[in-house]
Amino acid sequence: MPAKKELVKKGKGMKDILPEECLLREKFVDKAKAIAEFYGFEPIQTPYLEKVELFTSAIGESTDIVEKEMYNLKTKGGEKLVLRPEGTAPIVRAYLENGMHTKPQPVMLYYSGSFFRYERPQKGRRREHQQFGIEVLGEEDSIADALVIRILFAILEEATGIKSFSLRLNSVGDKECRKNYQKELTAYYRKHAKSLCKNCERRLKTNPLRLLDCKEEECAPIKEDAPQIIDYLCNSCTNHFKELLEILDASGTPYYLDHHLVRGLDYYSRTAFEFVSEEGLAFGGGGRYDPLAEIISGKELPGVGGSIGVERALETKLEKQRSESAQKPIKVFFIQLGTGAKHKSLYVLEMLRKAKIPAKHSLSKNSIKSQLAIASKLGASYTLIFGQKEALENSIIIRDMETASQETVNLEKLTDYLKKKI
RNA sequence: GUGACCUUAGUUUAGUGGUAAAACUCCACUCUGUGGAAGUGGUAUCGGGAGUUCGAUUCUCCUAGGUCACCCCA
Repeated sequence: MPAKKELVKKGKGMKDILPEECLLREKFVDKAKAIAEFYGFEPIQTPYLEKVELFTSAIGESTDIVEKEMYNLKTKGGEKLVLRPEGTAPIVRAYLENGMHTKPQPVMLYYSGSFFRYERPQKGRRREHQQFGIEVLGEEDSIADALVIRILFAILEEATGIKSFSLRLNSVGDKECRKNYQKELTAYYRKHAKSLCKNCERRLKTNPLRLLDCKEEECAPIKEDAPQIIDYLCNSCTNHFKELLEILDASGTPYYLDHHLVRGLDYYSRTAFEFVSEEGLAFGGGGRYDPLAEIISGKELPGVGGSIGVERALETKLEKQRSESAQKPIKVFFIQLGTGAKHKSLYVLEMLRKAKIPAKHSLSKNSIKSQLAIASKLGASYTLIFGQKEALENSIIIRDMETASQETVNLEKLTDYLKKKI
């Protein structure tokens, strides 16, 4: 008996993605890619580790993400790195660092991969999560915003199996408009400070825009009458937003205006949007981030983008698949019998692979009974039985699992024969 | 970071202050030449640690993990 030892388990908030979910995710990303590529987007991959300063400057020192949700590490050389908590800042960094301004503008990129936040896990939220996102860099016109929204909308519609979701839309203005608005909002809320919930008392001091996010009933009436940012937008921001709405209308993309929608990160400007399920859970979102490039490099570069949280978007589909416990039946199962046949079995399987005939097998089993049992459990339509006799004769038995009839064919003719059958 | 609930075999669950049971799965054998079967066997120091007790899987505390909500966010 080996000594018992406690298994080292996975870290908090981490998840093993098992085969069925892996396949679902791969399919989703493939579809999403195809849609993005149709519209001229190209793939990009940025490192999972970035210098900490990229995020502290871009996202904002006083945001939760920077203050408490980053995975920090220090290299032996003393470099301070973090696991990327979001995707936009790295891509803007990559654009600037690789001189992509020399390419035809705008530069349109898509990405998919993991992001990390050190948070308490809960439903639809883990410490490592996957996003599929797109970014349009170097374009200020609202057609870019519409393009991003339209593509994400299409992905949610066509690749996720989500029945009903809604697109919520708002404009948070530029730096100037927002400054004015925030002033008004703060002044308004100060007047009602006594009747606010505890959270809102705090928000009033730390992050006034978030006041609009409060779900407490006691704050609802106050929220209802609060000044709306839309009334504080400057002319150019108003026009930008108006044009976006016109384009969305013309493209048949339903949305509704949500004056309470704000984004958490400092670098956002103008367009802000979110995709929300019936239950109110957001599984995607994004916005315009014209100030971002200037914050991290001093250069001006307008940009707009958005992303979809892969696990959230696939949750309903995964649950459905689980409840159906649908197992895809396989066509062909290969059975070997006896050492001579076993030794030659990889040769036969290679024949099948080259003929592009998918076949399962259980090479490590020896008894024909157990192999047949596995074949029928997997729902195989045909089994190929390859025993000592067949190995010597260069033949193989094809067994129809439904009718239990079988016939022997020459090994050379096997692939042609099978192709006709399936 | 705050709060609530949970943790017994691979899985889903029972159970008791005197060291555990079922179903399904998996593996092995019966059984190297023909399937969904059957039989037999195997798989748990009851998440980890400490305390109370003659004795703790059961009671208490701590810790870790899970689930959910808040904060925040995807």
